[in-house]
Amino acid sequence: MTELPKAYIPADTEEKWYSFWEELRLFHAEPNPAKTPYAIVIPPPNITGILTMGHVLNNTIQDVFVRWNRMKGRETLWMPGTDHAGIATQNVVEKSLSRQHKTRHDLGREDFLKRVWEWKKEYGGTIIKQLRKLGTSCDWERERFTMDEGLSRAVQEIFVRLFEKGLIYRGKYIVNWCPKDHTAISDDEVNSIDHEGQLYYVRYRVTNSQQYISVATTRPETILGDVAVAIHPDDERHRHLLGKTVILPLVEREIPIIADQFVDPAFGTGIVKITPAHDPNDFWVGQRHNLPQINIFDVSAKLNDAVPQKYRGLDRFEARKIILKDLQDQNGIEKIEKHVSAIGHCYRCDTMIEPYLSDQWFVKMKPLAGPALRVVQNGTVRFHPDRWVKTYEHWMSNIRDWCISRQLWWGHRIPVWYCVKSLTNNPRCKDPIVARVVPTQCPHCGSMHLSQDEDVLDTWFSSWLWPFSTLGWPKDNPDLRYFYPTDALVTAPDIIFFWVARMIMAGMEVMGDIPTSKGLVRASDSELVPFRDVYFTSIIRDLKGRKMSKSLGNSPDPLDVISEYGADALRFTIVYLAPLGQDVLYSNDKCEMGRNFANKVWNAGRFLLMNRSQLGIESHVNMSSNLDEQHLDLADRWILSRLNSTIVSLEETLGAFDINLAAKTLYDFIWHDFCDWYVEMVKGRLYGDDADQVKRSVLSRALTIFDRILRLLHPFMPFVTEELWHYLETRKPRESVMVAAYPTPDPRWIDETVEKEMAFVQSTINSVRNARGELMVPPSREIELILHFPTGANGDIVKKYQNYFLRLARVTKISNLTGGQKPKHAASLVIQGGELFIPLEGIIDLDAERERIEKELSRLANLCETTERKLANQSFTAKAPKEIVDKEREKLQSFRETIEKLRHNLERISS
RNA sequence: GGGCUCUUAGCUCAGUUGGUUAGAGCGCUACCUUGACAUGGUAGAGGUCAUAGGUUCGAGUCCUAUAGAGCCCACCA
Repeated sequence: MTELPKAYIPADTEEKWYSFWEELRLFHAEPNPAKTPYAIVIPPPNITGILTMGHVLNNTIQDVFVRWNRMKGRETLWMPGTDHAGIATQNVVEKSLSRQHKTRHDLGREDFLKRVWEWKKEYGGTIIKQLRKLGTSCDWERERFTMDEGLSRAVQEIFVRLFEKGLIYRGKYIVNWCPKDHTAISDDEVNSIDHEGQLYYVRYRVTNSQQYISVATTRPETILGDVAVAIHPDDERHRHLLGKTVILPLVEREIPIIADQFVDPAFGTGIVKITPAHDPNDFWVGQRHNLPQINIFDVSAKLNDAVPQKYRGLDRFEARKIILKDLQDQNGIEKIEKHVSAIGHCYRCDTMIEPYLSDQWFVKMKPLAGPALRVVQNGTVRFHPDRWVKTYEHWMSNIRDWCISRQLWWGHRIPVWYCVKSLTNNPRCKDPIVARVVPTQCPHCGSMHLSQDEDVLDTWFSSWLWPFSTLGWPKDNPDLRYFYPTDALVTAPDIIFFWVARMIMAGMEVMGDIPTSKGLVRASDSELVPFRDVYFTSIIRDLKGRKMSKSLGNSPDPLDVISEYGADALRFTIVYLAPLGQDVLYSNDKCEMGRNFANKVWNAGRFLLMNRSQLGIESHVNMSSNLDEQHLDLADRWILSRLNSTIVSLEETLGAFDINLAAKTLYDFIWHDFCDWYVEMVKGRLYGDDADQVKRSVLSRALTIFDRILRLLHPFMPFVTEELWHYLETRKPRESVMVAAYPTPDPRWIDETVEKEMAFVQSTINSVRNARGELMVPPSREIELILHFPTGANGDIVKKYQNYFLRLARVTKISNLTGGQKPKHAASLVIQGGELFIPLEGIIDLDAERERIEKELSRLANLCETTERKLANQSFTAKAPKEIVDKEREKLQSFRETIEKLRHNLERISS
């Protein structure tokens, strides 16, 4: 065999094995009745996106579950794909157009879309390429895109279905308008940010009088669109105003004073201006009172022709300044107060959103929310951590209709057509034509002149179908029957409403008529839901606790991290750092932990392989399990016990989505049990006097255990494990650890007695090492141990395993105390069941030894005291369980014995 | 305004249903290039578990309040 490099070099393996896996089509899944399916759909990244640390965490977690289940023998599908990201993508392409001093309107809709598709072809796959570097085992043969043909059909289908059920409607409402993107966005796409502004008290003159009333507003520029002022109906202070009118300043329009419950008498002056076209509250007040709606803005939030000449064309912030000045000039402002209010911002471009009156399409959400709320409350869909259930419940119970139309070009065109003659002919021609296939004529007047709705659908209107549209819905087909419902969804909690909730709603709504793999039509909640478990990942922050963001420049490029530390290192570190449901503070140098661990595993393998070639063991010998041999010694039995309890605990933690605990469990087992102790113990036997045949059997066993380790670790660190596994399995060059069976626990090997015995050996060795360190005995100095175990048992253990003590405690000789005379010039150690002496004639500093013993004595005295106090408490002995009390008694006993021995030793060296 | 989360070693964090002497990684100190690994080994220093009450034989863990940090939701202009 070739020599393994001294350190693990990730770059040498990652590319190689990823291609190998793809070549063998190991990522690919097909319906297989003989196996249980396991499926995860990827949260489709935006085609405009580049890989972030958030993606790394999210996709590593998915890959761990996917690889784990695949190795456990399930037919495992990880469905990948990308999202067309309406606004984001359109913005990117428009930006590149603007460099040529062009707008999308210069190109026209068709040409512009052609451009976007070209852009997508060129750059849209970037993030997918990056994901592969991470080692994600997605079924790339199935990669989907939210605007590919199949998914577009799904979007059309659900639109038509919901429309036919009366759940989709069109209307003129106040929506959140982004003046930069020139489109409506949904309520969820608005970020409220507290804004320190002013509250202006503006004077309105009561018609035909010299009386003024004062109206408080944060947005004086909207005065131009006022159609009334309102008071609370029970507000005694202002009741006399009812029925009167006021003259709108600057505009000199006469508007009524009305009463409405919505007014808060305690705010401002208790009188509020009503601007139905530019405030959601005012909109509904206007509806109740049949008020006109005066839209004063254009799509860019610049004042339009509805306002006096001098203000036209001003943008809203400019207008505010000028209007304030004009008001002040005519003494129209009573006072100005500081005021903090929450102002909505576009989640894409951060522009202040403008409440804007326009024709939009909406989905009625209440009917969809019911079933979706139920399946989370009854546990059909489980959230991890489950506290998100509360958040979900709150949102679902207060859900509002979803504005799904967007005034963009890039997206799914709304499948609605209008008869061009709608205004002149049959009044029914006004009805929109909603159809699955492009209609050729108006069903009412037969006109061939139809035009399609100009708008496209919200991007989320395609993502909410993702778990089944990627499997071929609406067409009934084997994939959909077999893989739906999927198993886990792994996503960031910030899209719980955008995406998670809506997917559950969509699944519950449309999957009822698709048969299951058993042929039955889906009826129960558990067959309808899109997934059973939702894992909400941590949010990755920088060391100062700030969210990673492009603008802060605190977002490391995962590809740089991969090339510096390796994909395995990054994967392991991020998973190890990110506890379920808690944010994580990350910096690149933390990946040293993962890198060091990969290197540790590498070198453990390197050690075993070097010895294998030295002992001339054929590579294929080691995999035949030779665990049943009679001649297992402490190290073997112990590591097997530890291995099997590790497997048990991995099953538990991964099963409970405690993935970082699983990572810790593996880390501790591999590093501290396997490397620190077991391998060191194996050395003793490999370099001892045993016959080669014995050594071969020892090493084969070690290799077998190492094989199990590689399998256990593979879901977390796929590359280094695959590389090492192939060194082990040279006979099977076309096989892969990624489809090797995941080890199952064998409880017969979990042996408490062995673990206890080993614990004694470890603590005894530790004591010797400790004494050596504290007494400053140089490593070069050879020491011996003199045992004094009057009662036998533990002394026998030391003798039985003396070869381990020789090596691990760096001792040259072990003998029994003879003649009852304890050596004076020696370090003394009190251990369970006896004492050890380390003769250090000529080297021991008796003062140092005294100090060491005294320190130990005082520590024990403290322990002794607390234990005594506990046991003296009668309610403790009476009420605590017997085992606990007994344990305390044993402790006390052992503390006392130790103290006594330590005192003797202290006297001895002091005399 | 409502809801949620967090506060444990210098730093970043574990700690399952309350029960041995509260752990890890990094950093720090000392020693070690001992035939896998200095991306390493051995030993060590370092904690009144935010604060105050309460429940309990027993609280880092459960309850209440307080302080601080953060997040989400909400149409008081």
